[in-house]
Amino acid sequence: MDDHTDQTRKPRADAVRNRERVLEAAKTVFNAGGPEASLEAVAKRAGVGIGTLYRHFPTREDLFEAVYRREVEQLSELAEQLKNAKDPVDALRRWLRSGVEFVATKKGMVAALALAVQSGSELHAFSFERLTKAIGSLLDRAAAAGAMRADVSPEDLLRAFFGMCYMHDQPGWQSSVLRMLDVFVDGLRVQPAGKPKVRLPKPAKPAVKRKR
Amino acid sequence: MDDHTDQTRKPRADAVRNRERVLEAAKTVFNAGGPEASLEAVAKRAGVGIGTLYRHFPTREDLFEAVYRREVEQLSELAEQLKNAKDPVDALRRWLRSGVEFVATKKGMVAALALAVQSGSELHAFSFERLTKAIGSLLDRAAAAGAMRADVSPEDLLRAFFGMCYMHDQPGWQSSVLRMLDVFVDGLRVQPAGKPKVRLPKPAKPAVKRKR
DNA sequence: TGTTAAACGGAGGGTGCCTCCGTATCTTCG
DNA sequence: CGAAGATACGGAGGCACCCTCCGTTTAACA
Repeated sequence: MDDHTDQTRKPRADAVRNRERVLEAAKTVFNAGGPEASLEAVAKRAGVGIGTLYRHFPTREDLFEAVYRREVEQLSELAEQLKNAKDPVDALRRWLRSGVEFVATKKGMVAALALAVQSGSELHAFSFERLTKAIGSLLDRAAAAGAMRADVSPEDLLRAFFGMCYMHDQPGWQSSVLRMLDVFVDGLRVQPAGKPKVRLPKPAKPAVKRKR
Repeated sequence: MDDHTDQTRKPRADAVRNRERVLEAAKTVFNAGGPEASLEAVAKRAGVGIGTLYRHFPTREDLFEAVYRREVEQLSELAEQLKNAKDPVDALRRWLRSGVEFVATKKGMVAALALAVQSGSELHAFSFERLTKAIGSLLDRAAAAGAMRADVSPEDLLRAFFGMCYMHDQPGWQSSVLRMLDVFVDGLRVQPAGKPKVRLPKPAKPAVKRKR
C-alpha cells in the first residue's frame, strides 16, 4: 500500500502539540503587547525553545497570519452576510465598524491588517485575498446599486481603514476612528448634485472640543 | 536681563558643530531609511560617538522633531497662506496633498507626523501644536463658511491623514492616498439637503450589531 | 525493539539601544 | 598666555532581541 514514493507518515505528536502551544502563546502575547512583542517571549510562554518557534513559523508574519486567521475569516464571513442588507452603503459602514471592534480587542490584529495591505506583492495570500474579496463584494454591490462611486478599489479601502486603525494606542482612538470612518463612507457615496456649495444654516455641534 | 545670578557661558564651539553634524546626518539617514533607521548609523555618518548623539537628542523623537521642524513649519505656513483661498474646502484638499508630497520625498517625515499625532498627551509640543493649529484654522474657516461639517477635530483629521500615509512603502501608495483623501474631503463637505446626513449629537448610527 | 527521519532546544553571532564615566577640549579669568 | 574648571566627547559594556545552525532527543514504523 505504502510505497516509498508516498510519504504519508503520521505527523509527530510533539510537533502538533508544540505548534498549538506556540499559537496559543502568541495569541496572548500579541493581543496584549501588540505586533512588536518579542518572539522569544512567545517561545518562553509556550514552553518551547526559540528554534521550535522558528521552525513552525519561519517569519513573524507567518505567525501573525496563523494567529489571526480565524479573525480574518470572521470578518470575511460578516461581509458575506452583509451582502443581504438593504442598504449597501450601510452594510459597508457596519463592516468597517466591526473591523474597529476587532482591533480594539486584539491589539495584534493590526499586524494582520498590515500584512494584508502590504502583501499586495506575492506572499501571504490568505489574509490579503480574504479581506480584499470581502471588501470587494461590498463595494461592488454598492457601486452596482449606484449608491457609491466605483473608482475606489478594495485595496484602497483596506489601506485607508488600516491606516486609521494604526494609531490605536492613544486615549480616544476608537471614537476618533469611528468618526473618521463615517466621514469616509459619506465621501464614498455618490454625490447627489454636481458639486454645489450647499450651505447649512447652523453648523453641527462638534463632537470634540479643540484643546489648547 | 538675566545678569546677576545666572551667568550664561558661551556654548562650546564643538558642541554646536556636532549638533549640526548630527542633524545633517540624521536628515539623510531618515529620509532614505525611514524612521526605523539605526541611530548608530546616524552617529557614524555624522562622525561623532553614539554618546554625543544621545546627549544632544536624548530620545529618537527629539531627533525627529529637530530634523523635521523645518518641514512642519513649512506645512504650517502653507496653511496660513491657504486661509486666503476662495474655496475653503479646496484649501484643505490642497494642504493635504502637500502633506503627501512631503511624505513622498522624505520617508522620515511620517515619523514627525506620528509624533504629532501620538503626543496628544503632553510632551513634544512643537509639531503637535503647529500642525494642529494649521489644520484647525483650515477646518474652522470651512466650518464657519458652512461648507464643511464641524464635528471633526484637527486631531481626528491629522490622525486620518497620517494613517493613510503610513503605508508608504508599497508600489502605488501615493495615488492611492490621494484618491482616498479626495474621498475623505468629499465626506467632510456638508451634505446637500437630499439626505440629512449630518449627525448632530451622536457620531454613530443606531442599528449596529452589539459586541458579542 | 531497533532504525531512522523528524523535531527539539539553545548556544552563538549579529545588530541595535542606551548609560556611564574616564579623557579631551573649550571658555574664562587672573 | 596659561591654569582651572566647566563642558562635551567617545566608545566600551550591559541588555534585549533577531535568527541560524547543529548536536541531541524522540516519536513513528517495521
